[in-house]
Amino acid sequence: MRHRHRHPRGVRSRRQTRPGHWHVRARVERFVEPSLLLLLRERPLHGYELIERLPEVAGEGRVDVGNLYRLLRALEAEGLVSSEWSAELPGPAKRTYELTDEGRRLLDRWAEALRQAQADVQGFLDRYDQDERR
Amino acid sequence: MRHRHRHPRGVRSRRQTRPGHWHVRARVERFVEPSLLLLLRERPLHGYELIERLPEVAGEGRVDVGNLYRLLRALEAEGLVSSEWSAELPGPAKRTYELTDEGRRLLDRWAEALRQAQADVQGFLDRYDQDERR
DNA sequence: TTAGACATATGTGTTTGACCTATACTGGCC
DNA sequence: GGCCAGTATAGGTCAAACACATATGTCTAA
Repeated sequence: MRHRHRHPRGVRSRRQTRPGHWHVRARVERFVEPSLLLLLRERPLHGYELIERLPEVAGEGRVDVGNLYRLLRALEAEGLVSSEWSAELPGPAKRTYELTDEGRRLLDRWAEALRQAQADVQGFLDRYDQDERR
Repeated sequence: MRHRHRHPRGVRSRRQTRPGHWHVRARVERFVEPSLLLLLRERPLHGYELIERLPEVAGEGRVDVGNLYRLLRALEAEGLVSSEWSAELPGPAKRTYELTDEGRRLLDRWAEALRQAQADVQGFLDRYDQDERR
């Protein structure tokens, strides 16, 4: 792939878009990973299907397509999913992914970790609500 | 500050520590920021006190001290907190931070965003529990 | 025959967080 | 008076995660 030099990208500071307006997004780190595993637990899917369905579990505006395919291959390299080209299906070549036992175990651990995160955030929100009068 | 070259850091792959054992931590991105704002809403504090109290709201094992002081100064540069050296207090020089109105508004937006995140994760967990039999 | 949806992929910059080192003041102990 | 541990703030550096951009091929319907 060829690339030419580009001009410096739009300079918005770390999280400020325009003065006095910050971009606040509270997201769970690497949430797409467990989301993919969860979708694949239900049935094997190929990448493009995963992209379409991801918002159902991971919320809106989460996925960068390029990173998603990269992640899928990383998961495969780690033995969490397996894949094969599906020649039978019509249309362009699709790689269909399936969850492995290892992947299933990791999903379970993610679920556990996510419950913990829920608890932490709940603690925050309780404390926030407690003194909202201030 | 002087630094010599160090050898490449401990090579653990992206998330794998030892074969078949992954490090799973579900955390909200930049959760320390709202945590600091929340603590400062309650009363002005200096950095070291914030470090001590942070686990109360942000959960265990979250804070890197260096990053925390950096973050505090970033927040100040953005007008979300203000600070001054507290000469009166005994011991080493302390910089006491206070929440600004702007910071208070940002905290409110964080709370909102965190509730949304709670909902997203809850959606995930519901779907996870739904078919746990698989 | 071509435009657009489908499908997979790579290149690369930016942000966040982990880990490490540096510095200085204070109080208690020997 | 020298040393050490605890208090307090801060900078350097790097890798992972994420955002943004581009490349490339197939197939269908107009």
